Amino acid sequence: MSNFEVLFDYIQEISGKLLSEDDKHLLMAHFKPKKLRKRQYFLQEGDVCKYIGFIVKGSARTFTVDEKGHENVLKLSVENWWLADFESFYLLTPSRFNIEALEDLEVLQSTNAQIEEFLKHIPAFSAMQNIISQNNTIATQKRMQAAFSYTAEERYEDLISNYPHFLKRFPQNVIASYLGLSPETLSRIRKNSFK
Amino acid sequence: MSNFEVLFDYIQEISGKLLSEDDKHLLMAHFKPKKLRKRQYFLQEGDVCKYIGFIVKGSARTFTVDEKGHENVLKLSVENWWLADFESFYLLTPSRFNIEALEDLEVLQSTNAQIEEFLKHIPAFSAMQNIISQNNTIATQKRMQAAFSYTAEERYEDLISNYPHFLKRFPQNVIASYLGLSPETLSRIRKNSFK
DNA sequence: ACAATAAGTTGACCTAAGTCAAATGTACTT
DNA sequence: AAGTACATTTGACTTAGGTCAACTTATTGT
Repeated sequence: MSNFEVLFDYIQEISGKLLSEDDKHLLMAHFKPKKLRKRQYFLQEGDVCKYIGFIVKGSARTFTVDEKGHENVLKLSVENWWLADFESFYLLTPSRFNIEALEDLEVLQSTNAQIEEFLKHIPAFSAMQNIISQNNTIATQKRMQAAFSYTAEERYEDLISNYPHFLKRFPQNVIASYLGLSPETLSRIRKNSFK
Repeated sequence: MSNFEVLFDYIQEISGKLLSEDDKHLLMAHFKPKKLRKRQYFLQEGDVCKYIGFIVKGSARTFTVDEKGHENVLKLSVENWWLADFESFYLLTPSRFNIEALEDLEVLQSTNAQIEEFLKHIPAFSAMQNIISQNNTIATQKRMQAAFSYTAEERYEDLISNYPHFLKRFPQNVIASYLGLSPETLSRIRKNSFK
């Protein structure tokens, strides 16, 4: 299956609508394949996030670096997710985030201006956008609640049950940062949970 | 200014589009004014959030209650905000949240099915929805970052600079819970910051 | 295959924030 | 206006999780 077929399937499945041949040609004309090797940056702090990427293969982390050089992972992204700092992408302001490939990464990328065109002309695309933003609203609300009202251990258990594959796929220090923990603390939690 | 005029102004301003007379009639036919007194619930845990409300006057808090009876404020909402548990509202599942009026509250409310109609027939309404979900994505991302990488004191300073009116308007224990702090800790932070 | 670099573990210690309890202050209700 | 129910403050104490450092185990690049 080609990269574009992955994208088409995704749009059709999420939106519940079919893409016409014209729709597909429009998408193929304006999404550009891009490959990044592990450790390469999709976005660097201070730059404007000019592209949004649809992940066909691989994974990435979105993180900030605070004054003390402490890295803070906000998001982990895998296949069939969109990759961008949406604040920077929508508002065209410099980003406070870095987005780095955790594994070799293949994306299909496009610009803000192009996305506006897709939304105007492709019904399945705008239906998709609505559903994604609903899902996003829901997911972030859950994560907020978890951050505030769960203990470190509960957040880890929660991750295990919701995204078990994350644990296999990402290094433990990345998972720790994603959970808002130091690597040492996560190491200890794991040790205890084997009893 | 009538309640509906507040809503019309809001939609037009956010969307950057004008509402036709027909649009306005459609909205007036399907948004129902509703008043709640302070302490009354807009939504109770376990119920499906059947209505979305546009706040014309007053304020509300969205919170959960954990096993220990500990309340956890996730959102504070004031005039010109939408009030709902979007997860429950979109998916029609029972809500894990409570929404309670903090001050006497006037909303214009409508149902999921009606909102779908508005989105279909009123261009300004769907433009508004897109912009709101963009803003929402951005705001939640910021709040997530604050929750993970700021200290209690920094989160309080942040609130002061972003929403100074919240401090005047809401009781301190509500603010504390919103910041993910015990009331005692917030009291101490405030004491220290007067030096 | 072998340094070299990074990731994970473990122990000792520290600190921010939570908990409990008592005292004071404020605001609804009748 | 008095009385009851909340809010806030303060102090004493506890605890979850962070920090620093030493060590072990994996990855990575040449």
